[in-house]
Amino acid sequence: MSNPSALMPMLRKLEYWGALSPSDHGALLALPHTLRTVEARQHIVREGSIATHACVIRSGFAFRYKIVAGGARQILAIHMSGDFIDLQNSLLGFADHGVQTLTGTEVAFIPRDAIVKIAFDHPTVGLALWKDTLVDGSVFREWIANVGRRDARTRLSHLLCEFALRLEATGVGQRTSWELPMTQEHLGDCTGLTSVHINRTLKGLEQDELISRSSRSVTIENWKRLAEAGDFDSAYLHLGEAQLTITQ
Amino acid sequence: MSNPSALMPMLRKLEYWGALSPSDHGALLALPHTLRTVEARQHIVREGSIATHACVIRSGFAFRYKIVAGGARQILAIHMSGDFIDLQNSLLGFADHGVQTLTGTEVAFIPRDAIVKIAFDHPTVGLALWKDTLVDGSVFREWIANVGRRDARTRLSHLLCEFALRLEATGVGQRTSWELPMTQEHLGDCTGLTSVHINRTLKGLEQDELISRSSRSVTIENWKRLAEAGDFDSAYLHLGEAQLTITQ
DNA sequence: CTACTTACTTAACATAAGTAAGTCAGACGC
DNA sequence: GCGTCTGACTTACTTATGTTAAGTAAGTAG
Repeated sequence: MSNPSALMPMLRKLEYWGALSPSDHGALLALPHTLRTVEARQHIVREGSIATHACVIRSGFAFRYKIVAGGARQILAIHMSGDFIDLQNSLLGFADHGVQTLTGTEVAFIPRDAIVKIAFDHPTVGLALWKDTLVDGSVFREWIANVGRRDARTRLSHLLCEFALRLEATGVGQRTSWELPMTQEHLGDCTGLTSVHINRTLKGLEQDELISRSSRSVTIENWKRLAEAGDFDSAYLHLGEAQLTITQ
Repeated sequence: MSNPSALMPMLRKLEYWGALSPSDHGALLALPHTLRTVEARQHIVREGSIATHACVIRSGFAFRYKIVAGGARQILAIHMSGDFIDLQNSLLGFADHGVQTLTGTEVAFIPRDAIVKIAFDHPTVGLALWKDTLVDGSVFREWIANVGRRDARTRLSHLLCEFALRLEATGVGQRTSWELPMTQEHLGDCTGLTSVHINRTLKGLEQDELISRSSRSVTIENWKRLAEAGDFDSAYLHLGEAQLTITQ
């Protein structure tokens, strides 16, 4: 058990789906949980393991992934502060994919049963959690389309746009300039490309002055053109007016 | 309103997650719904539309898709009898993807509010619905990995294996021999390939005697080898023992 | 029976992205 | 101060898959 505010980022995110009553608030903050600080590049969940806890990210970055025959890795989603990860794994009983940190990350572990209980004792919270998992699905669908039917430049631009908007909505950074918490290999594993080709493609975006970079920091020089290049329409993120309400 | 048994396939599927009480049964079958018969190749839901109803497939086949810049289509999922589609679209308010039929299909439309109500009045049903959306997500994740990190032959074999197992679990067909309800172009749009390359790849699988075909009917000649070729592990489908209990 | 359409098939050719094999710079341990 | 490591970056070369184009077969409408 630890500082209850570890669940605040999650609470804010759920509140997007509708006002929560004081009782809902109380129940959410009273959720039993264990806060752990995990170093960069560590596993939070291993594929195939039995999951009894769900986790919420308090700070830092993590990703979900699968390994295919031959050993290649596909990254399925990037997660940041407030994200509820692993509800899938814990509710369905076993982990059909792994979760690993990118940076040092604070993770709150919540027992599965406590989540099911709050969902049905507090229907407003339950519905918000349900919608949260549906948005998760929406992002997965966009990624299928991204990887399946777009070329390298479009894929990468799309990924950068998604990352930028989510950073902003989470209140962790600005839309146009931030520190990339991942290597070019990670970017490749997100987009189904090799790190070599990511390098080429990043260089291309830079030459065309859509972005600029120095070491890991990325600046979007022209949001409109990058969004066009990435065939990016933020609707699938279901952020709504979240940028305004959450970032303050 | 129409024949209540239109919801039976859904009920069986939900029951997989745990016994439902007589009261749960009653409430499910009493869900208000409209049954419509939709011809092959028709839209059930258009991308961008406002969704107020969710739908359940009683018979036939449908698919979800997105169109990317340039007009290419990516199929996101194939659906069959008992599948709950469009919960995403209706709960989140608008359709971030379209749904179209492959064959003639009977679809039951259920008002969104009725679904939310039953989920919280009958927590067992609500939990089953929630898990159903989580399995949906699990399949999306596998598709991301399939399209992102596998070659054409592996992708296609994987898709055929998935289709076979789900047909069997749904009780609509056998695992080893069935009628493909889609064209090679559809197969391409599932896997992020062109129909030309699907044709080449199917031919390859046939030459290697993993499958055989005549017109649209597919026979899996060697399940084990096809599953190997497709890097296929059915765990992500979360069918459990469903093959046994549902197909009877 | 004929025209029309749609899906499947094959071939020749083009290219986006992968592979292999490096160099180089910065970070880290000792 | 010297190895070791990791990640960024290049280059030369290869290949899986896309593109274009044609031809065939089957189904349907008139």
